[in-house]
Amino acid sequence: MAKETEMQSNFIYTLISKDVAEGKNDGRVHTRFPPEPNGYLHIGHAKAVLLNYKLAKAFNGKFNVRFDDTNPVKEEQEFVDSILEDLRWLGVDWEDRLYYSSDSFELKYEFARRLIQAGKAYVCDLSPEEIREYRGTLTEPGKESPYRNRSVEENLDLFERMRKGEFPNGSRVLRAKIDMASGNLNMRDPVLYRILHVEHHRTGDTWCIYPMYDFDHPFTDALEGITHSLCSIEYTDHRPLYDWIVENALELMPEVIKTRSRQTEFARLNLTYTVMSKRKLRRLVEEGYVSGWDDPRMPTISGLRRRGVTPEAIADFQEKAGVARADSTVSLELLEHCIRNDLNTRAHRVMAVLDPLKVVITNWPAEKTEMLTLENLPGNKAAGTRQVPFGRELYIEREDFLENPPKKFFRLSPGKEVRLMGAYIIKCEKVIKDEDGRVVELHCTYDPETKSGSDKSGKKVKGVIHWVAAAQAARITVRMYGNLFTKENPEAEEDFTACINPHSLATLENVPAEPAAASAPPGTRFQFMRKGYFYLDPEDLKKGKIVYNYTVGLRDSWAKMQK
RNA sequence: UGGGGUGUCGCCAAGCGGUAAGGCACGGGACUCUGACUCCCGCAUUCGCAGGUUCGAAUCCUGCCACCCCAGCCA
Repeated sequence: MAKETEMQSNFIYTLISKDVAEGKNDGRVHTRFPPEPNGYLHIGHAKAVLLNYKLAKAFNGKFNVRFDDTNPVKEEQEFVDSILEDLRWLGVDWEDRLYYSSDSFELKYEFARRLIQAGKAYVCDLSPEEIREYRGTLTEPGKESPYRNRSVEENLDLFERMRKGEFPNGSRVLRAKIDMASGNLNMRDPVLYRILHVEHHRTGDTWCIYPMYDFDHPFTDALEGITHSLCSIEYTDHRPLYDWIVENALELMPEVIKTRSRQTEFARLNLTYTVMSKRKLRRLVEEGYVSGWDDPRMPTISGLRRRGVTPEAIADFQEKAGVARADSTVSLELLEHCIRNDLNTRAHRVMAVLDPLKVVITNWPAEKTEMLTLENLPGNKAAGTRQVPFGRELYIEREDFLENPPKKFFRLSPGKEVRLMGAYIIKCEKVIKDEDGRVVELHCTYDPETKSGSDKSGKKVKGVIHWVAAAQAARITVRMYGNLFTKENPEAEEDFTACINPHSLATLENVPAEPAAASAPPGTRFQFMRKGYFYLDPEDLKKGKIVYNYTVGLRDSWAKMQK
């Protein structure tokens, strides 16, 4: 039986528990993640990967990774590499079981031969257009191919010659002989093999006929001993064919096929304010709406990684979003919650002022710099402390000062006091404006009795704001990201590019930050106090530029109150 | 009378005949040198609709409605 597990109850978990209890497959649980190497992984794939992986773990089973590389026209090594990198980053472990469908092309060829010998498959000479016509429609049955009743000998001969390359692309296919009148179109003599004179990224020019998914997938699952083959809802209609293949493989290839693998479908993940289809993601990249597959605004694994999201947050999200069969769209807020939740306990704190307003502490000596000690993770001694310089000229966030503050505004305003985080309480004495009336500088005084950690003043101020000493400030670049789309469901739009958010990226240059922000290693995640979480971009750092990507903001109940 | 699938709180989602879990969001309060975090409290007399069976139904039956998928030699 299953051990204690982090998994929330879901229908697949329940189903597997039942199978194990009944002793199916000798109580073995073996899952797999079968990506096609024709694109980058996105968070929807992460759901599938983690589900498969965690299910295997929960039942002490095994988990394979298998590239579904049966269509050399669309597949490339580049994608194999990126997928593997993303999978490793996600933290799944396939041990030594990394497979490719193409590893077993020879066995599949043999299986196809045996289907022919059993009278269950035939070579069809119909053109693609004719096959479509013969297939019938959703409401009318199809009709049988004139080649359906060829002799076993002729079929074997033709199939062998297909393999040898005697025929051009599209001239012939191998089909299963099932039922042209089935209400399920997948059962109307589905194509098993097609001729493709195309070089394969792994098998080169060894083959010019390639198996179709419906033939290859069930066979490969059974071959690998997969007990539970999870896939998305749109394959539900394929299940009868999946079973047909497995049953025949069990019967005709008993020397290698021993597992009656079963397919179970679940709903794919949709997220608000983004798109998930490979085709649309590709358009975003190719038409330059984003900088690449790893643009931090992309829902790809590489994009999320470069945004600063952690694999732990993704796993938590996957768990919290759940699994079911109903179509659903999870709100982005849940993902953001999981990211904050994770980063809150691990991202060291640092101060940076995104929209600076200069403050002069008039009673602070011009040349004096005091080093203050701040905790990296307030409340967590183990995370240590850092030194932060304090001086006469500082920057504070422009929005933290209001000349005419509304009620309940706890920050700085004329004649009012506020605490500079980790430093002193200051009082705003004078507001300096330019000729246009814009506030350009504040003159304040500090109270020496109020030093953080040794306050002897007894003052209680409600507001605490972050700041950066001007003289020692590091200058960093910050990329602020917003949702890529302005509509919750871009997929529902006539043209999804029409609702692309033109303000999804704002680059802030020369952002003053405390020195620690300039000496962090690539990939560091910080919380810029009171602003949000930020990720030190490794790609830009390689080029010598310190750029922080906005991961997610802190919740802001003040902003909410203003609405 | 094509076939298949799904409908439980704004968004996810448990529930499997015994009288509606949980998370996110939201509202209120406490705490706070992050208006963050944390902590309390609130949030479906009701489970697509209508009938029926039953002492008892979100769970069983019947009918209806809505939405999604399928006519690639893609996966």
